[in-house]
Parts: sequence; structure tokens; C-alpha cells
Amino acid sequence: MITIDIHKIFKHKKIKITANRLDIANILSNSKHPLNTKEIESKLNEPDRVTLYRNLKLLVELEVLHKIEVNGSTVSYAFNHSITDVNKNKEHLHFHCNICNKVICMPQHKINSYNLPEGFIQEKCKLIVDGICNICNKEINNTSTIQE
Amino acid sequence: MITIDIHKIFKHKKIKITANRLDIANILSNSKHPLNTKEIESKLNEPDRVTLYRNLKLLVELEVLHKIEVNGSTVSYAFNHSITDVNKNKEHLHFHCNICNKVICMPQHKINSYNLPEGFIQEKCKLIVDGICNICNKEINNTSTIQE
DNA sequence: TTTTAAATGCAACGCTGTTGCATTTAAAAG
DNA sequence: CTTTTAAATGCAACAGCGTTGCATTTAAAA
Repeated sequence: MITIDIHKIFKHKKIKITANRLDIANILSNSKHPLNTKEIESKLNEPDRVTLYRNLKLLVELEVLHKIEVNGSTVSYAFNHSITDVNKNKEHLHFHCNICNKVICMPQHKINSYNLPEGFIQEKCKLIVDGICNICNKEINNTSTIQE
Repeated sequence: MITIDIHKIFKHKKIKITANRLDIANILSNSKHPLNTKEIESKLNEPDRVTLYRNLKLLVELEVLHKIEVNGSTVSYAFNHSITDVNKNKEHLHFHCNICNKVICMPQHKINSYNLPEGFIQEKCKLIVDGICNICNKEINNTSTIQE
């Protein structure tokens, strides 16, 4: 059961183990794709926005979660599996679908460090590709076939 | 004089040539770096937020400007020089300084297209490196030297 | 010069995230 | 197990960024 691992992580990070935090971590840990605040909120039983925002912020600071900002209005969160599994979660490409707004990790495309001009220091890096995801693409093709 | 080129661009795009729009385009055309809304606003004589936002949106849609979102709270705009100069402004790396918040174009690092899984369509792409810029880096070193 | 559709500027709103503060609760101490 | 206490919660209110509605102004066509 994954819940036990999350208990351990919270203990190790020395934060209180609360229902709110367990819920958030479990939802994201079990999700195939990163989820935005709305999606997380809708999966919670007692959704208080303030508590959610505070816990998301805390868990990102403690590196339990990753925050992924594909654009100004779409902020997603993903569980940082590299806490338990070192191989996963190196900085990688994120795909953002302009139709369904979903964010999909593409760990096959890792991000290297770039040769910047003298004096520039690279701390973090993000690579975002916008477009149409495989599911929306399929739907578009189906619809157009029917119409013909 | 650059103003004449911008006149031509607006004519060609079939939008009214107004003082507001000329100001925005001139400010960004003459700026070395992309500027955020606050910075543009501070350089305007009569700053009405609504008109500014509406014109920024329009000029981005008409591809006179580029919109660069390095994170949720930092949105910058740059003049699209490729309208007049085909060589410039291919999609490239943007550097964001975590100290001064400035955004700097790094056209030496172009963005290629990625080999995405079956069914995914790439439309746009962005590559953002966060860190410390050369100017802030120099300031940090100076300060620490004095303190020693 | 007249006409008209587009652009502007104000007020008010909406969404996302934050702050202050009283109340509740996890978990440490006894 | 009970008491203690610092952290977490939930509410109200706020702040920043961008948008919408609408009356007024203005660029540019007639």
C-alpha cells in the first residue's frame, strides 16, 4: 500500500501527518499525469482552497511534489517519485495539450545543461511542448471521418 | 527611423494606427530584452491597463509581438523582428534571472522539434532556463568580496 | 467634411493565490 | 491515558493580474 510510503516520507520530512496532506500526496502519487489545482480539488472530499494551496506549497518546498508551470494559467503538480525511486523524475520534457489542457510527462526527453554565456548560472530548466495529445488527435480524426 | 516600419506593419495587418499601439511596439522594438507588463506600463505616458492588455493581446495574435511566459507570475513580451528580418527570432532558449527577474533571449540555442510518441502533434515549444544572470552574478561576487 | 466602425477609458468583475486570526488537532511530554 | 503545545486548519478578507460591458472618442474611409 502506497499510503505507508507517504507516511514514511512525511515522517522523514518532519511534518505532521494529516488527512489533507495524505490525500494530496496519494492523489498525485497514483495519477499517471500531473494534475492542476482544480483537478486535485475535485478529487478531495473536503476541499478548502487555502489549506490545499498551503500544503501544495509546502510539499513542493520539501520536494515531495514537483510544480510544473506550462503557462501562466496552467499550473500542475506531480508526485516526485525520485524520493523513492532514484531512476525516475530527472528533469524532462512536458507536453501540454492545447485542447484538453492535460500535461503529460515525456521522460524519454531529458533536459541537458546548456552552454550559457560567461557569468550566467543555470539552476533549473524547463522544456514545454504545446500541441495536440494522442487522445484529442484521435477524436479529431474520428469526428472528421463521420462528417465526410 | 523605426516608427515608419511599425506604421507599415500595422497597415499591412489592417489595424488602426494609434498612439497606444505605436508606443507599445516602439518600446518593445527598441528594447534589448523582453519586457513584462509592468515594465511596459512604466514606459508609457498614459498608462491604462485595459487598453494595454487589449493591445498586447491583439499584437500577439497578429504575431507583431511574442509572448514569453517563464512562469505563472512572469509574462514578458518581445518584438517579433522576424516580421522584417527573416533570420531573427526562430524559437530559442529564454533565460530567466531569479534575482532581478529579467528575461534574456539566447538565440544561440535554437529549439528543435522533438520525436514525440505516436499521435502527438507539436505546435509550439519553449525552453526556459532559470538561474542567475551575469549582472546579478557580478554583484553577488562584489558584495561578498567587500564583506570578507 | 461627414460618417462609421474600431479603439479607448472607466467601473466593475472573476480567477488564482495569499494573509490574519481564532479554532482544531497531531503528536510529544508527563 | 491525559495533558500540553506548536503546527495545521478553515473562515473572511484581501491582492494582483487580466477581462467584460458600455458610453465616449478617434482613425480613416466615404
